[in-house]
Amino acid sequence: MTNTKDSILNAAEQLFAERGFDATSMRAITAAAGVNLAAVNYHFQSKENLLQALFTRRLDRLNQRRMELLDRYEGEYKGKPIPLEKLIRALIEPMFDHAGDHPRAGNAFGVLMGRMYSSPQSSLGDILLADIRNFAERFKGAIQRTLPGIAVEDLYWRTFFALGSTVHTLASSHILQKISRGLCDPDDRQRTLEKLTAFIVAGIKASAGTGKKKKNPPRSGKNK
Amino acid sequence: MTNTKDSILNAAEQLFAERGFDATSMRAITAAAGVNLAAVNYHFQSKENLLQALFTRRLDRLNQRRMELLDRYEGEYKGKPIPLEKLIRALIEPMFDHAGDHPRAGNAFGVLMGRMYSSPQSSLGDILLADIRNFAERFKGAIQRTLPGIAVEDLYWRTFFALGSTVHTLASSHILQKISRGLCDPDDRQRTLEKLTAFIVAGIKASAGTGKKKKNPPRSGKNK
DNA sequence: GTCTATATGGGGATAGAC
DNA sequence: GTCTATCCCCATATAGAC
Repeated sequence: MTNTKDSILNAAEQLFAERGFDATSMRAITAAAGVNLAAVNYHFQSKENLLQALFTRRLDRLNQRRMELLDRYEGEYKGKPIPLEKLIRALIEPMFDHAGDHPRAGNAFGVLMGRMYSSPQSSLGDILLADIRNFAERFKGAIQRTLPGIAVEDLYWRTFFALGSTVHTLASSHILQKISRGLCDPDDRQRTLEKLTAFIVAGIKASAGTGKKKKNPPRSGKNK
Repeated sequence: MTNTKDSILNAAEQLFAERGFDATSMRAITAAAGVNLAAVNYHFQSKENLLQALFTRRLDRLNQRRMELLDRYEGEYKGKPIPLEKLIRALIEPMFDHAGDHPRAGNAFGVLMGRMYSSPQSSLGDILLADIRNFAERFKGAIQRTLPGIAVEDLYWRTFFALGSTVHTLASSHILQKISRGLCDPDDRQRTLEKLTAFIVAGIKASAGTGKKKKNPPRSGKNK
């Protein structure tokens, strides 16, 4: 049904998400995938390379999905600014949407992605950075059209914070379930997205706050 | 000047933050600390145990500091609700404040803590969970006095998101520096805290949004 | 492309002298 | 408490038969 290469990718994704990259041996991966130990090096040359292949495969689709959503909204709101909530949705919803590849996989890639954002794995750093750069410029423009008053520095900070709460949700929401004693259910994807979106939208819309510029106080009344 | 035990703790903290737990060998730690390889097992029994010792040492002080700040604010605002910004400050500012222990250490523990929140390292999971439980109840009460209208579920979700953006900032702010091409400077601790606090305060104050209950629409007007 | 067998190295931990 | 020397295991990666 699936070929060797895909079996390895799927098994690796699952195990990396569960145990972390370093703690997952190639023996465990090949055993779970039902293939021979040597197959990984044959198909991917190295374990590091396997991780990269795994990410690029997913990130391509992820960004494609983000762009599709942006395209759609730009069509809907011809010319007019797109509501911030839609933009945030386009940014983060695809990150939660990786089920279905193999049954009972949950959102393994989401968890893994959340984890890897804060990993020192250097080879991935570049890939994730490139990924962010891919959509950053376009989203930046879209958000600026929606919130013309926002300072560019704040735009960067806040989008960064938004990504932070998102990847934390992806990687560690089981903690929330424990803390809240079951009151919050991270497995309810729709509700999770609602809560997260509402938080981020409000955070990004925050007024400029105390943020006095270091020097050169703005002489135009640009930001509110 | 420092004894063997502390040297090991400091070196381990630094290296774990830089390279991650698994990727840091005990040989690297003892070399950096200038002590003998066997000293780690003599003083800490195991590498896992060293990590735990490292965290409890820091977390004790961290929560002490949080409680001090809460105490102070409760004194200042006798009876009256404490502004949300103060509460958030009390929660997150101590997480950024771990420099000074050994020169040029930066905020190694902050980075490490940020990383470990999304790690599968089971032994730490319990420690971090216990840490959160330590302050969760008290902050929960304080926030509810400041925002009497907030639903408990939202309170949990949003505090969780707040923690997410915080640990992401701790662990990965170098990414932001690259993306913004230097416009955002995560080494400016005061400014970082201002931006982060403003984002979180606004996010927590968000209106209830679409969040319709799953079933059993509330018959009392409790959570307006 | 797939397998077995193995090379090669590094890891955490410990025994036992000082 | 500190050191040297070493045990023992498990990791990634590869060579070479099928």
